[in-house]
Amino acid sequence: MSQEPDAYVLEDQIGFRLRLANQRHLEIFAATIPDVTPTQLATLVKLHELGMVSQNHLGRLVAMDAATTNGVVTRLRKRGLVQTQASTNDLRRLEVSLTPEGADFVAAKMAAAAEVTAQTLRGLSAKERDQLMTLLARIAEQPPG
Amino acid sequence: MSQEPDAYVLEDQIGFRLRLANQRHLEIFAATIPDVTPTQLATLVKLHELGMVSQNHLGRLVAMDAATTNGVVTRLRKRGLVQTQASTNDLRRLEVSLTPEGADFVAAKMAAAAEVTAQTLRGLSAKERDQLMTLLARIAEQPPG
DNA sequence: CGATATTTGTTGGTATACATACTATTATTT
DNA sequence: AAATAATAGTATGTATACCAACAAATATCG
Repeated sequence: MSQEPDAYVLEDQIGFRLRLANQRHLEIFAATIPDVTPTQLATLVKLHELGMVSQNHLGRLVAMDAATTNGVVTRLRKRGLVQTQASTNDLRRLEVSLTPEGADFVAAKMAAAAEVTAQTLRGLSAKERDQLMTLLARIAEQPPG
Repeated sequence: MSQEPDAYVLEDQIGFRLRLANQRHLEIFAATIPDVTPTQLATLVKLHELGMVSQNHLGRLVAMDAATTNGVVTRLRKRGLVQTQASTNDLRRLEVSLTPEGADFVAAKMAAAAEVTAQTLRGLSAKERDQLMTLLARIAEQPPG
């Protein structure tokens, strides 16, 4: 009648729950900001914050690897939201920055982006939101090994 | 000197933190169980629990859409961990089940799978783990709208 | 019963996401 | 200064993950 105390229940694993929570978040994001992906908006927001950044550095700030960053920047460039230019100091570097259209886009989506977070967390009290954010950060910051 | 009270800080958005926490978890998973992906193991565990399930139903249980499920099952079948057969009751259905090799595989990986969860949560107290799991579930279960 | 709707599975397309391998360029070390 | 390291970016391949469109089979409804 009772379950094994150390049974492996898929639904109780942190990875499964992270995936479900993320699915819910992506659903809210897509419904609120359908014209861009979370990764793309994160990239645009970072550029809005910093101005001109090299492509790999930008990727690190948004937590994407170099290959992923390449794809994201390429797509944003094709949509005219971002522009790239070779660095004069370091010939390896590709400097990325917002176009005027990209800057307008970010400005126009800021409120909606905040709303996505609010919607995702709307079932939680202020204290619970803080707890969740803190606990997630502690998982992420945990050193490997 | 002080920041705008409602500034949109990328690093403080729930979506960004979920993504980072998930990255850390995937890193631990890949280091602990390199021969299969989290989604594949989840699928195998579900089959181990239920025996024979139709492909779409299986996908629902593991929280994958039909197209994703198709790919996962195909890959597991090609590796000999899973087998499929047409249903006799319902000709639309494809019944999926573990092969003997698949059953052995799941049995052999159970402890490691539990270890992945433990490793991911290792910086948190027992109480904090419960809190995190509960808060993630509440985000995921939140009804759309 | 017959028309309609739903469900199941497949296919094609797009977008992360990561590994690996590779070139070009810059830094570091000897 | 020359050899070696490290870094930046690109390209390829694999694996989720989701959407939309489609065909076949089953359910439901008038």
